[in-house]
Amino acid sequence: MGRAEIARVLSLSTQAVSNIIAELSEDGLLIERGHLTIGRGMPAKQYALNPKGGYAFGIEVRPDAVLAALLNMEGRAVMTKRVALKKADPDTIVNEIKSLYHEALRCEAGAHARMLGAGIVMPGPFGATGIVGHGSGLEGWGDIDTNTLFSDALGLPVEVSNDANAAAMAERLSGAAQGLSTYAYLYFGAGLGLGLVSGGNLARGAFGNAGEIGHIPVPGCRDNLESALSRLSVQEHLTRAGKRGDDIEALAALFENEDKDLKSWLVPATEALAYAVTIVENVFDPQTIILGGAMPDSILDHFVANTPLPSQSVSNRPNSALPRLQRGASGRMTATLGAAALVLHRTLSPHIAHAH
Amino acid sequence: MGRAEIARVLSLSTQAVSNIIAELSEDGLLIERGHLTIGRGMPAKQYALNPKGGYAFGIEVRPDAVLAALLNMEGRAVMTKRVALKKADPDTIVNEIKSLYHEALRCEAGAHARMLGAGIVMPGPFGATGIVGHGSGLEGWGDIDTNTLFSDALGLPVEVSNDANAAAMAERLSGAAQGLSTYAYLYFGAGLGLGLVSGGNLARGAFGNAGEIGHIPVPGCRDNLESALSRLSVQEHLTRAGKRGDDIEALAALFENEDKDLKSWLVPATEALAYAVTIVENVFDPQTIILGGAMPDSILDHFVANTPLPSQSVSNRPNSALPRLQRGASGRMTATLGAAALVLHRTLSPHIAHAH
DNA sequence: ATTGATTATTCAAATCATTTGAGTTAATCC
DNA sequence: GGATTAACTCAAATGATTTGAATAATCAAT
Repeated sequence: MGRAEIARVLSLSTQAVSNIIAELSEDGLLIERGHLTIGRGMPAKQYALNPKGGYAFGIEVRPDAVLAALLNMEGRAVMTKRVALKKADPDTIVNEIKSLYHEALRCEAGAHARMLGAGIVMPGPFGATGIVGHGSGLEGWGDIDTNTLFSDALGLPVEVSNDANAAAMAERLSGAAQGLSTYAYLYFGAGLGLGLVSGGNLARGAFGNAGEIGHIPVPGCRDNLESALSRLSVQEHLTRAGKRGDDIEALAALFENEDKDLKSWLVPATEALAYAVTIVENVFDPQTIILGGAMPDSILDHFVANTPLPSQSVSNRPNSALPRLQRGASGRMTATLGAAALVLHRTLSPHIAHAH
Repeated sequence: MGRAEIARVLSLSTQAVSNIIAELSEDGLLIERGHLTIGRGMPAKQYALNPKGGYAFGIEVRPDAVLAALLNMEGRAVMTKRVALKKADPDTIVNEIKSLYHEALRCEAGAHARMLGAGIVMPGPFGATGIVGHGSGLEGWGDIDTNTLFSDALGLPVEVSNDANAAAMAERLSGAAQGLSTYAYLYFGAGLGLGLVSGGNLARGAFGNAGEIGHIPVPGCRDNLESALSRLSVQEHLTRAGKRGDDIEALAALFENEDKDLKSWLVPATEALAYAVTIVENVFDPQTIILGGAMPDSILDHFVANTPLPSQSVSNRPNSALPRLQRGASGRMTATLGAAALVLHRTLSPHIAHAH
């Protein structure tokens, strides 16, 4: 944008914008992008964020692996890596993360001086400081203040979050949710997660556990939503049929071949998804629901095309510009990229700082 | 608070606070409250909001009545009134509201000059501008921009919202949610509503329809939540038994007498409530869930005491200072007072203004 | 009773982001 | 080729806030 346009959008004087631009340019956060002529008048010098003006490091901690990504200011991945692990105790994880961080810094000259922070995705549930209770799959993390642990290890400010929240923010930075302020993101991880963005901000819940929609029991049957609709559920279903579905490529191949065992999982999964959509639409009234995570595009597209959306919903709006359900980012790195996106979001979004 | 204490909390200099206090006192928004001595040092002159420094007008529009309330800056009701109606078309409503507004102004000298705005509670569902679709019980409101209609009629800035959201904000202003930033409010209106407050702000949804939890179908049976858990449902249940339960006092009397027909409604209602709590806790992870609305205290207390809370929930926190479920404001005026509370919240809460 | 420590407050001057007003530059329109 | 339009810069003014020095009112120790 040019100075005058920025001034109009922000309700500032052009002079103020000039001053601020001078300061940001000085700091290397902006780059010039030539002059834009529209009709009469002096052509406006265009400015954009300098992609190399800042970097965010994203980490995903899982019981069997650690994933890392380095994002530049534009939100593009400069480096990604996955390391398989045998143990996932805090010491092992912290050492692995340190080494991944240094590897990332070596990939990109100048990143060290411009590192904005680290985003960390972990399985919940979270307590006041760290992980509490069971079900996370991570052992030995009970009494640990994860925030302090990671920020001390990396020497960076960190944001800890769950996979669905992170993926939702990534989608806003560069994806289907660009420009949206109120939307929901249904995330296929091991279970089924939900990221809620309201007014441009994540609704994390009191302890960061918002969005555990997979845990909701389906009354009548004795199961919960994620027992029908998750990576774990499709994996178990295929294992019972003597097939393997433990990675995204395998699932994509089965779907491609119209595998009948995968199909027999898809039918009840689609029903469960319809119910999840009903809950999200009625409780949250989003502009749209985005489907993403550790699934192949083809299966996500199948869900988008075949989920029977409830007609008795406040989201059933005629003439809406947005689809009620759409596909977002998919693949193995979704949550990891989202972890770094949390940092970019914190950096780029205006917010009221809570002093302490 | 005193100047120095305010300065510490806000991370401002005491001088800045002094300047601001001088300005606010000049405008009549503050009152002095004597001097507070704590140990050594000069006693601090105490300041508080002047209750007469501002007023908010709240209106609740229903198919059969209009309710109004005038709140002072402290959140206390200075005037409340209920007017029964035969018709609820826009003309009738606007005229009634105008006359109620002038009546309210006559109750409180100086209120006119210090009126901050009006909050309006209406049954949804809301579209881009006004009420859309059916189910609201209001006829003839289809193509009306409610915001403009009311703000033109009263000459005030207005906030339109649903009953549950309004009640949730009232609870924060003066009730069980004081000091909480992330909580949910289950509201008994005609149906069952949900107000979500996240980080101190209402999650209204893209079109203001967030919180229609009553519309969620209970899989298995063919009904939705509010067919088991709402004013309408208890009324119909009692009518079938040949009894009347169409106002709060009647319900309170039946509960007092341990009426067996009311009891036979309470059992499945409690089950439905347990399911609603499960959904809210897992999707939203609130600090607490507050139960309120158009029900007698005794029945709300019964729900709080007898609802089987799911143990498999992220909200099942040992050593939590807050109960998972508690009673909030109840009675006929809850949503009306909440409507006015929306205005006080907008006035008193720091937020980023979105220029236009 | 006196002195010193502690805390709250005011006064005056300095700072800094932003606005205002006047002038400059570079394009299109006629 | 002059009029018009829009973007931008320079210099001075504005206004909220901070800084630093001084004053006021209390408690605690002597």
